[in-house]
Amino acid sequence: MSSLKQIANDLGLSVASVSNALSGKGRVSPAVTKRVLSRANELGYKPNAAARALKTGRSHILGFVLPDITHPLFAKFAQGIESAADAVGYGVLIADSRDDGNGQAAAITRLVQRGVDGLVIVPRRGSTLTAQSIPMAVINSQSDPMNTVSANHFQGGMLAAETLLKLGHNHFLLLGADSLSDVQKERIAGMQRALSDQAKYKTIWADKMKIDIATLHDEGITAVIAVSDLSALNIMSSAHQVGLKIPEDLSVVGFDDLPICKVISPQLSSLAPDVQEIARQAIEFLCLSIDGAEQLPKSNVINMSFISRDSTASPTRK
Amino acid sequence: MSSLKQIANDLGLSVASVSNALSGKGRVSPAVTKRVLSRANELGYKPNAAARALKTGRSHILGFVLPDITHPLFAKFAQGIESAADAVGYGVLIADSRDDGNGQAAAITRLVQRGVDGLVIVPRRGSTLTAQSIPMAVINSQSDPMNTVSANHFQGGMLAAETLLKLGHNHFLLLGADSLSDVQKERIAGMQRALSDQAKYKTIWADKMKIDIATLHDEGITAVIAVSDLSALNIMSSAHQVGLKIPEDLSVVGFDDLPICKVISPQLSSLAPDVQEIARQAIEFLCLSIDGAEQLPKSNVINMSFISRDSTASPTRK
DNA sequence: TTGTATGCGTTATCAA
DNA sequence: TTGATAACGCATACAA
Repeated sequence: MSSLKQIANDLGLSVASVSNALSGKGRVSPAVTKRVLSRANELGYKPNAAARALKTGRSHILGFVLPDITHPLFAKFAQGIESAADAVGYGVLIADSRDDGNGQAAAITRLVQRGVDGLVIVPRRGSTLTAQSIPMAVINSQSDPMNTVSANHFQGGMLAAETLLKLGHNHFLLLGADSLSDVQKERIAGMQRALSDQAKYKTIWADKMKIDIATLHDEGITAVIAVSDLSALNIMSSAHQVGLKIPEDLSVVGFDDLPICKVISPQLSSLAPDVQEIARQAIEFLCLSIDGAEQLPKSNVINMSFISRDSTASPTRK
Repeated sequence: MSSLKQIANDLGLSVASVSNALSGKGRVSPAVTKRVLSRANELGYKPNAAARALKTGRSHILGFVLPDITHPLFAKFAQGIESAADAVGYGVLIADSRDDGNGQAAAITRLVQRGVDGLVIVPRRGSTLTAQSIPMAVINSQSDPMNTVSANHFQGGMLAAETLLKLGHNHFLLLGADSLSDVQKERIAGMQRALSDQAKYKTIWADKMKIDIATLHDEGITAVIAVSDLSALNIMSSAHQVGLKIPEDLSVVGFDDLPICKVISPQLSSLAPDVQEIARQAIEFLCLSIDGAEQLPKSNVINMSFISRDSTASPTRK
């Protein structure tokens, strides 16, 4: 590989001048700058990352810790984080904690040892994070005291419920999947807030109780708001199995606006988090923190938006 | 942060001895080794990654380039690669090329500049890779001359077809999604090979022609082998929409064994690639290549297995 | 404007 | 068995 020394030798200059010419920091004559630039170009010179990191103390690498990259929402975050980081000159090292508390802690220490400048963490549900020796940004939910930025799950829940209310529904199933998840609890709470005194509803956590969609429909339920697209998909296919039509007999909404929403039919309406913006803010926070900003932004929350597709409609009167 | 020098000063030793004691390479008295180890432990000493990388020329970081981490199959690979790499002491930097040819090339150069020791690449379909200056392993398909290791898509296609033949089906729909994908072409070719002279079949590429599952069923088709779980899911929901029962009226099989297979009902039968093994071999290849092995393993292909769930059954006679 | 010198933390060579 | 020292490639304070 070519190095500063290489260029300096070729041109009969000192490494310092070459370094200055390339960085534009020191004072170098235009003539020298030009020669250096052209030679660097010829050689395809790229600064050695390790040397720079050693000298400056910054690796320009971030670590991204997440519970399970196989989960489509986390994958979206990975994509967002990677592109936001790239935009400001950082690379990202991933660490899948495989949905395991020890895994999460181990992943963090591994990354720190690799010399990352900061960490973005999507914590495993129910886990508690201990403050680290390096800057970190947490993407979780409003109720997490460590939260840096996240979707506004509560508002998302409200918006879902309000949208269906406007369509004329007045008897709801609110469907949770994992009763330990703060994110899901906030979504459900938002739904309940919007619905209280406005409509009848029943909340069921699928991890605690079997759901029988046929009976629920017989009881008069015309709309299901599921806490994730995956549960929504699950309900949709069960409904199909027992002969219920969507959206004629049942409107269904999911959360997260995953790619599958568009591959199934009817296409699934969903609440979309602004992943790009969440990722951007997480990275911005991290950069500030790395650069030693005296005061950092407070925990922030980004509104979700309703993506209307074919799984929602006004209830058909009978 | 603590350093070798720190430990050396504390103990009145030279850095060299401390380094040797810690690495176990040089000859150091047991007494000194013991003192060094205990002091290092007290200080929580971790070697500085940048310094080590600078000195040794190895960053112990690999780059993983993939078309779209949002796609569930690629996410599975990301997980497999990360854990296989971790197992042999490598970290992995991700680069999502966002399904864009330029993006792919740019991602590769970015990673090289960051000083990765090698690259694992899942190429964008239809793209051609140029050999790089650093070791690389390619995960694609048998027909790619650069392929290092991949699933045996052809055998997977055959196995899918054979399994349904055994169930008694004799009229098939072979469903492709992207006619430019080598992977999909090989899967379809495998199906056709197994089916020729054994059964009737019709091959349709969904990117070229609209599919009307009701009519196809009327024509006598009782089984659909889709080239991916996503297309299978798509067909399943369309079938449900027109009142076809699965698996009574139609058996459906997908490919890749994605997590969604289990969230829908009926649960989807699928052909599973051995992602762990593919990832392991890719990493193994890369390690050999990085360590300068004189001869590297030839391109290899790993058989797929049939995961039987509820979407497949013997056809019901009428 | 340019060059010299030093150090970042580690490994490795060579003397002592 | 241990220690002094150089080198990896770069950035910077300082001298020329």
